Amino acid sequence: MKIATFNVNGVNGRLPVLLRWLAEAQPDVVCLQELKAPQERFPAAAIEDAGYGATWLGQKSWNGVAILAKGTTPVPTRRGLPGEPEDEQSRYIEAAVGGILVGGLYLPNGNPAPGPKFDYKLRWFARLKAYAAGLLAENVPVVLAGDFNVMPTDLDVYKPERWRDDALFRPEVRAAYAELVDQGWTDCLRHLHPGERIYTFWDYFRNAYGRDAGLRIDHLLASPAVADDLLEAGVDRHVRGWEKASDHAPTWIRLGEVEGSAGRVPRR
DNA sequence: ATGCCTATTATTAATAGA
Repeated sequence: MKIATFNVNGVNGRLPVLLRWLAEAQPDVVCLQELKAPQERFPAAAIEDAGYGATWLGQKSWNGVAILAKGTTPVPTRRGLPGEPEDEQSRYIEAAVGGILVGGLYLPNGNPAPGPKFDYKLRWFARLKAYAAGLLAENVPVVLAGDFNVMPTDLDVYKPERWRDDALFRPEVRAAYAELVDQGWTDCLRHLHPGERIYTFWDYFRNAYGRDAGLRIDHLLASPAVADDLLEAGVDRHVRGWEKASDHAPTWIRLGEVEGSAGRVPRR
């Protein structure tokens, strides 16, 4: 089973790129972020023609998240994170697919920092941590995948000094990410590739992709049962070089075979 | 310190992204 996350940066403007990548990569589950489309303008028909069922949470102009599943329809379990009822930004969606609970998220950018947007990012992170702790307590197989807008360590930034005061790299935000992971999650890409420079985002500015001036900000976190079945993890970085590309590249993990629809049977 | 580039929305300029 292959689970991917892809910040598409506009699901309609980027539809040819998305369909081309789906056909090539054949992921079983995809979390999309930055749909930049209201609920009624999600291209469900084109995605269904490509062989994927979908559940999505749109928003006019910005944000927006979706979960796609190959050959089936994801079973929705949640829209939005608890903890701030007045929050109207579409940044979290969750569904059950193939015996795994998949949470797709788009964490706030938070710039400029300090300021109200940074405060919102920290509050959103706190809500995510509270909710994620509850998921772990339920002992179900879970993957939290998305654009976390955090570079966890210096290894995840082409030039750390340049980013020290940025909302994606400030100590508070890195601490929040570390605390989340320390609940018992596995950062799949880093776990399978320790010490390796891995980027998932390259700015449109200054030929960032050509210079490989990238950031690792798209992450897949696995609960313990899922982590036990982790086989592979990678970034489809060539997609960033395509015509009309998103500034993010698809990031994915491959898991061992799911043993039946009730869930996975742990190895050992 | 700022713009660069790219998108959306609404009217050619503003806002957001990271």
